[in-house]
Amino acid sequence: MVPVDRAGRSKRKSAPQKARPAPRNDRRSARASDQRQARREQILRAAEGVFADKGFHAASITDVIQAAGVSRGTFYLYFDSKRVIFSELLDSLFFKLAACVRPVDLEPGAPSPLEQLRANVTCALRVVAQNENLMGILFRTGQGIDPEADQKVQDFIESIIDLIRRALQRGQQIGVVRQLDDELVAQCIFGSVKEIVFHGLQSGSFARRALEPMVDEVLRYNLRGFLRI
Amino acid sequence: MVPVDRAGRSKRKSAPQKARPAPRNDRRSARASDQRQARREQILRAAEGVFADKGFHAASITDVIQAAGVSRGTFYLYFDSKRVIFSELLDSLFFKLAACVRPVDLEPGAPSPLEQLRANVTCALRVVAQNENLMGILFRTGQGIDPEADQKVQDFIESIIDLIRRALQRGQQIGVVRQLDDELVAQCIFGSVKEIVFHGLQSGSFARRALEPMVDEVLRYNLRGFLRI
Amino acid sequence: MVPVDRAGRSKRKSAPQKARPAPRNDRRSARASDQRQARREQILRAAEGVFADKGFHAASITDVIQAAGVSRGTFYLYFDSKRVIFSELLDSLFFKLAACVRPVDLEPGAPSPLEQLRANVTCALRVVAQNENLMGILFRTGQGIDPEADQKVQDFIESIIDLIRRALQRGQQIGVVRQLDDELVAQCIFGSVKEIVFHGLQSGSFARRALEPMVDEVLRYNLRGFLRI
Amino acid sequence: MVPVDRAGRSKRKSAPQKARPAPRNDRRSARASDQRQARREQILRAAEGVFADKGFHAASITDVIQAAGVSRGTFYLYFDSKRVIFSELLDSLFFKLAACVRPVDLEPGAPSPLEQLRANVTCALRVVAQNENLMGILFRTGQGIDPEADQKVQDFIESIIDLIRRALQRGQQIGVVRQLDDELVAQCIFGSVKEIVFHGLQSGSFARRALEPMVDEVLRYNLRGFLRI
DNA sequence: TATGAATGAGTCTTCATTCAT
DNA sequence: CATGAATGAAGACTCATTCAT
Repeated sequence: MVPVDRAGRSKRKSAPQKARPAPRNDRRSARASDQRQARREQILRAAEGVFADKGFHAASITDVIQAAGVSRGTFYLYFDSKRVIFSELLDSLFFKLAACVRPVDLEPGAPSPLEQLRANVTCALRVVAQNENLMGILFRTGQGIDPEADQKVQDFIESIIDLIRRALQRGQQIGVVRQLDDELVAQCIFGSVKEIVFHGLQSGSFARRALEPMVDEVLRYNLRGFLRI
Repeated sequence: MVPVDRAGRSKRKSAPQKARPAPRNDRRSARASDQRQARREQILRAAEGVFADKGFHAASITDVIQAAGVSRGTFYLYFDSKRVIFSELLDSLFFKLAACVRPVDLEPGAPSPLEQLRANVTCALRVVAQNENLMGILFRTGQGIDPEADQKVQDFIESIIDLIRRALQRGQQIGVVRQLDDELVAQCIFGSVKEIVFHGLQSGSFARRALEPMVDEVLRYNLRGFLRI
Repeated sequence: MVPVDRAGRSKRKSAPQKARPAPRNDRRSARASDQRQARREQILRAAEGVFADKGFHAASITDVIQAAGVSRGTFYLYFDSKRVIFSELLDSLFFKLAACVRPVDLEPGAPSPLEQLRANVTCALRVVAQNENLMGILFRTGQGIDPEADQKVQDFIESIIDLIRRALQRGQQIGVVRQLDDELVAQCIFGSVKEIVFHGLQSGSFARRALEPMVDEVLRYNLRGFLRI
Repeated sequence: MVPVDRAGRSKRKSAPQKARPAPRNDRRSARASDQRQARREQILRAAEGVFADKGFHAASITDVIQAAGVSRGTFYLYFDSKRVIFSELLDSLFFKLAACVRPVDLEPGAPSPLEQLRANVTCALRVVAQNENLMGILFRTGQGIDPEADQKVQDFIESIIDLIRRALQRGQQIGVVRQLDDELVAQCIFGSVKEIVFHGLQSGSFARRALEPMVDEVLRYNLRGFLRI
């Protein structure tokens, strides 16, 4: 049965923005704000574990608050909803990953493009290794969370692929990249790295193996795929 | 008419072992069995659409039975649970895909390995294109459904990757594949194809574009990645 | 704290209209429809009592289903929400009351206007007496239920007052009603009857006393108030 | 910092008997008591607005303390519960209204009974006009708050009606009031005035229109209803 | 005295599954 | 075999009240 969307649930609330009082600037409130951050973090970390363990849907608020050791009410004191905290987790992951990727600098003094690529990938894998839970969320949850979160994941992937695509194009312009369908190949590259990451997490390789050889292998594979020779 | 007042039905049993009587072997039951299969198929097809549309969690049994035009009870006459029908759908998808992939035949008279590879990939993409719904299930739903289904997806991926890995090894043995970490590279290959498929479904390319050029591009990319030269 | 309206709760549902299958016209579904009506009625009656007892806010769905002897799920099978069933109760009350009030017929053959007035009021009080619970809902719950219901009550009251006002105007036109502020006096008349009803319910007079004398007293009072002499 | 893990606080006690120390009688405590009163007043005024705006149930303590600019804890320092502060507001309203109504003085030198009646009603309407918030509480909230408050409203209404009833009786004794059912007519009178007030508040007439004509119209209506001629 | 973070019982609602007919 | 009414465990979220600081 297609559930009716609780039509007409009249909102009695006049001011929908949850008014969290702006922290005052004296020492007392500074401490309070610190505590607030700490508590948020505590819940965030717990949620991270729970979501990574069970995926978005199977994880219940009850799971989260039990893991965090806080009460139901406290949870909602810090996060507006299950989806909001999930979204925040997603954001933080994407932020960390995006921070790794920086466009290859072709200026004379810069390190070799290969070095730069390697640095990018190594950084990303390191972030992955250090945030297994968060990555787990990504892989365990997949699509189908809710439109907003789905879109967020989608957008992030798209942005990364676009980055790769543009890099390929520049590579073609300066003659180091062969003739190819940049869109398709960008997807190939992204997909191959993603799969590596996925299996690395699954098998725990990231904890056991040195990252360098893996990075090198993946780079070698992909470089051969798109370099001119 | 008066509702049963708290029928002390307690917990969901985990393994009900519903004893479905084995179909008898006379003509009558043969026909009955045919009908039974038809009904199953009808529900299966409806579920396929619904799951593809909404993903596993958002799809309700109600959605499925409405799409199938059968009653609630009938659904449970043919499938033990939501998870079971989903699982069956997954199975059929994997079966079709797996049917495409056949080990490269190196016998003298066989087509060139490249041809065989191309045939494999083309077949797979064709299956994908012809089963967008089912593929949609896979991508829309991601992991985190329930342990059993998750495992099933996992296992299928693993089996494909393993196939690729063994192919790489054989390629190395006969000297056409370069020195490489076969596990890692197998993952790269699988990941690149998977991503292509994912984006193809998303953008509807499979419906619009000819498959051949896509296959060629992906093959070229990957072959360069692992061939000796 | 001003509660945030669960912003962005994404609706996964594509068809918000709860599709209750139109009952088919054979004997079987006719019976089914009868049962459905009976069950609705059963819940409605229980809800009536509960709401009358506790008022809208204090009454919980749990109260209602316990009173009705049905399960939680069953309740939602018949009513979309607490507010919807309440609204339905309100509607039925207003319908019954409105059915009593018919404009005074001044045609030659008609009963005397006084008779007609008396009939109207008597009918209304009879409805009141026969629907103590429903009336209780009205008086116990007052305003502040939710915007929709509040409006419904408001509208009903307004419509009755308007009826009275127009009757007064017609009375003035034919010269039986004195010069007066028809709006204000209409409110007076309504208010006086309403208060009578309220106290009648409170004290149980409607059950004990004959309605006629009460009606006569109220009519006498009000007629003196607005008749020309 | 670490949250207290399930402080075994069980049920809401029904009568906590919070022992507020009686204020001591030295100057220091006098000042303190002044401050205390001021604070109370501050919160009371804020609550008045909030309750009038939203009604009892929709108004949250959070609304009140935000409007009052005090902290949560402070609120509970001055009022034992949401119901208690509401009750206090109700009391103050009833007190003001009751202060208006004074029995008609039939002594030789007194103003005419009509004048006195008019004075009573005018005063009441003035109180209403000057306390729209408080009245709003009454009408927006209706009954069904909680037993105590419900009873309080009930009792007030009863007391007013009783006052009217006794006035009617005295009127009968001195021969100015016709033969009538004093209980019923008292209810009529009260109801008519109440309805006028209700609509006056709704439409904002009390702010716009002069009170005098309204009072006169209502008095005229009611006087005709119960005076001997 | 003032604060506001924390609490958790309680609310409405959903939906996979069962079973009498 | 088919039906669909009934079930109730479980979920997300609220908010009056408490209490350590």
